[in-house]
Amino acid sequence: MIEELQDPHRIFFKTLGNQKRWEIITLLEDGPRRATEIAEKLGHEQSLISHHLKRLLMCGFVHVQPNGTERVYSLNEKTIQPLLKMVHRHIETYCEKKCTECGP
Amino acid sequence: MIEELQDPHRIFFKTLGNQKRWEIITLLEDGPRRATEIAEKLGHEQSLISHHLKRLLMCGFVHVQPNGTERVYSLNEKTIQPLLKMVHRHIETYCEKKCTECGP
DNA sequence: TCATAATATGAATTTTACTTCATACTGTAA
DNA sequence: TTACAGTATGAAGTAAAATTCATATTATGA
Repeated sequence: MIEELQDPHRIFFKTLGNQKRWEIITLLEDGPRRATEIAEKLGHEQSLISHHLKRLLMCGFVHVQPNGTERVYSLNEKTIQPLLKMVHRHIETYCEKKCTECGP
Repeated sequence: MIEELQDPHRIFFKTLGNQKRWEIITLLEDGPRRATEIAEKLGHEQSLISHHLKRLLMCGFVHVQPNGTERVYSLNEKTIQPLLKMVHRHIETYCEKKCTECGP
């Protein structure tokens, strides 16, 4: 089903390597939220958030639950939680003095 | 040392979410390699690989060992190995039918 | 010390991803 | 059955990152 053509690993990391999507993930750590609510809390346009939510959804980082005309998004904690732990550990161990230089 | 300014998480994922850098990591899974060797095996310019190696190094994903005028790069397996496992598991579980749509 | 092989660097260009905008879709209640 | 709130979408514009190219650096052996 997945071809190397699209390289899911790359997409996995690219999806997470975006500021706004990271903000969404961080917000959803406090619990599920409606799309508009996310946009408001983060102070971004509704359509921008919608684009990013689509991407997060496609990559399986969030789930969605329709509720009338609303859509309630929640975090896929099974992936996100251990991933965050791993990232923290790596950064603490290897990046204390380096990462400030390692990218824009 | 690390400020939110630079957001190390984002950089972590951005660094990994790049095709060429992923190729380098994959190659280094077979063992340490000189910079030129990497460029040759991957069929890319020396300077391009050098730029990417710098980024991987800064983010702590590879180590380097000078050897005369050469520099031998090797994988930081402590981070990369468990990370790969986690990514594979996630993709298998959540992305079988989705990730082909989830990004360019 | 000079020449050379190996690698790194900076800046300009090219490519890719993000954002905005206008609009379309989808349920629901009046 | 229409009006509306909530959300999604595509395409155009904008911003950011990757690549190339020319050149610099560095260690080494003649």
